[in-house]
Amino acid sequence: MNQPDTRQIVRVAVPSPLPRLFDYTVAGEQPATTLPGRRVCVNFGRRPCVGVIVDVVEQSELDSDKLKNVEALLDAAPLLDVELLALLQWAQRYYHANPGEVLLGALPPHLRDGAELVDSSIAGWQLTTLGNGLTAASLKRAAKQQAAVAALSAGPLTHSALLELAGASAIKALRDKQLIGAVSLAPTPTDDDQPLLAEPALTLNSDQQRALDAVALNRYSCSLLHGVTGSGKTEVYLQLIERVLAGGQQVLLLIPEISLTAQTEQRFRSRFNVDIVTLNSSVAAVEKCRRWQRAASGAARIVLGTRSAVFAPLPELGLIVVDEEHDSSFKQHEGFRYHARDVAAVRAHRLAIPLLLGSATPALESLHNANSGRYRYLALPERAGAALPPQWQWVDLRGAALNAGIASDTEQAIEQALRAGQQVLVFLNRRGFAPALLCHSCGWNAQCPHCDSRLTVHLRQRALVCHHCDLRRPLARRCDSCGSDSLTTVGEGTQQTEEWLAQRFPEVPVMRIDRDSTRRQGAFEKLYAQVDASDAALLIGTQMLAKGHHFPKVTLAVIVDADSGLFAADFRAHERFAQLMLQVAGRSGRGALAGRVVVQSHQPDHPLLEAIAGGDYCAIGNGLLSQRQLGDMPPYRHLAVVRAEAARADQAEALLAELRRSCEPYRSAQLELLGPLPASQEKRADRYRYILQISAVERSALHPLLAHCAALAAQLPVARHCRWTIDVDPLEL
DNA sequence: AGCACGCCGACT
DNA sequence: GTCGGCGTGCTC
Repeated sequence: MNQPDTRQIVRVAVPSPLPRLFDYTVAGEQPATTLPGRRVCVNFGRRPCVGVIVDVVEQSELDSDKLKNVEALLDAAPLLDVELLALLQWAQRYYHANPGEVLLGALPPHLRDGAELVDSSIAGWQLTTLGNGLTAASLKRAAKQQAAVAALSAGPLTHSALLELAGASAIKALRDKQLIGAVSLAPTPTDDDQPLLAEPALTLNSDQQRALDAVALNRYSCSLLHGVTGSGKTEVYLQLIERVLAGGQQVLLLIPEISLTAQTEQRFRSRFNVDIVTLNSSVAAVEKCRRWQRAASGAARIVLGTRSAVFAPLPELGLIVVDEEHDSSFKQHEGFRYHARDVAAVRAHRLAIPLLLGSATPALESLHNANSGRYRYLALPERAGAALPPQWQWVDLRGAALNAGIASDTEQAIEQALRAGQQVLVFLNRRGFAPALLCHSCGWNAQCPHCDSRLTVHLRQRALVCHHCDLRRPLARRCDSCGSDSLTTVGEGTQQTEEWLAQRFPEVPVMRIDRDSTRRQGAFEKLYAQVDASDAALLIGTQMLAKGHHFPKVTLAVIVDADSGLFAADFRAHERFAQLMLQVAGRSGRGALAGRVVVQSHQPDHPLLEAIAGGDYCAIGNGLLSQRQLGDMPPYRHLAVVRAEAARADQAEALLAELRRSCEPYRSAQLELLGPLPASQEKRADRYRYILQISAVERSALHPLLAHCAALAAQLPVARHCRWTIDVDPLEL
């Protein structure tokens, strides 16, 4: 018992959904500071797995004879540095996620599976002693080989360089004669002599300059850069990044999950002579690993990525920029439900570096933080070049005759724009041909058997599709219920509007841009090129069309169905709608031509529409904020939701009811409980979903309660039949 | 989540 | 007689 134990105890995150770390011992004397962040092979239960050491402790809560030994230490040095480990642990606690999922999730899949680090060295060739001793007279009859030897006499070359110089057969011949030998070369170090800028920076206007100068380097600050589309936010990013790079630090740029990161990437690549790495999911495993390692080694100076890049290893990080900070794709919607913007704020704070949030339509949370002084508010009010605000036109749908959802006033506006050789965007947030199939005789409509939703008619594929699960079935010709053949579609989706517009305007190209038409890799790029090459054109699409890409020839945007945004039940619906509308408005207008936006609604005098037409996002945002305050909603109260789903509704509900019962003593005006309530779509993919909502005035009151819920749910017998998660700061209920 | 143990129903 | 269904319990 009292024998001195030279084995060290490490706390390891393992790939399991259990909400704790597991203690193992490490044989041999390892300097304690080199252990956290290294991967280990351990036997966990009855299976071997890869884990990450999080901590070294003196004493375990378990008896030391219960502890297993680590089977192998996988890395010579930590893969996750102290700063990143601390950030991940903070996030794991804040979002009440499991250590295994969070810590291992920070590694590229390849490394998570226990693979060796990818060798970043480059294959090359050098002269052997034999090759060095060659006289000039030799190899006379082999010009290629001679040239290769001459080049190599100055030093080793990469394989690709030598291949270009001498060709494959010469390399093979020289190797066979043992005149040259393979070496691995370190990656070419960034050329210090190269200027930082590959092209000159643009001249800033006074607002841009003021914004740029407001961000101090090497200390924490959070600035909200509020600039309308075309006001030159990106140029401010670029010049701020330039300052940070010049100071020898790395930069992290987070962008939403849009299919087109290429455009942004290109702009950065053509500006800077530095190694820029993009981290996105559509990259092969080994390449992902290589890029991650380049960020970690400091070779990459700029890292560009979607939300998961907020956990990229960056030893010399000096600035984080979050572009389109209001975008909901920064929040992960399953498993470890973090918000990358909020994590970025914590990371910047911990590192004492600046964070820059940019948007034309900031999130209400961010606007609130700017109002309260927590964030510095930086405005770029002017549109660079012509400063013409968009013109809004309301089309009253009450009693109007519609073709594929388009009223005749709207049709005229479209025709006018097309005649003038301009392009038109038509937004309709529903994919497919029609959102419902109805029997005219008996009233039956096609429902998804697995979800609480109607099946969408996809006419071209002759299919009924559920947009919530993967159900696809052939399009029925007869009613399931009465056998009548008088089936009719109700409402319209992008396919239908596209078809009608194509028929109505046969002389112009009509293109549909939604998840269905851009599913294939490269499809968006192809469509974009077609649009760019055309003059007059019609683009029909879902909100995909509003995000990411700019179509410079568009002068008119049409919102086919504003009502779905105005009447949605979600407490963020109006915020989202206003953001979408202003983004759309920003997409229309070109050069000196003012953009026009036609909005179809049954409530054309809705106060929100009026506010949007005013064009002052701050005014709209502050109006919506006061509604949030009245409704005791974020950011005035802090929300968390416990979600449960099960094969039987009563099981999911029972779990949440038990949790609520045990939370009841904590209830007060400061801390309210609501539920269990069925989730907004109760049944989805044959599972019944319920929520328990907890709201608190002080965020700090939320966390002990959530920890309590997690601990209790892990023990309750009903929970065995349920899948449950905690969602901190949920975006939707 | 995995994985094993364990205790009951239809098959060669 | 066994193969295998999934309920239950455990993972340092």
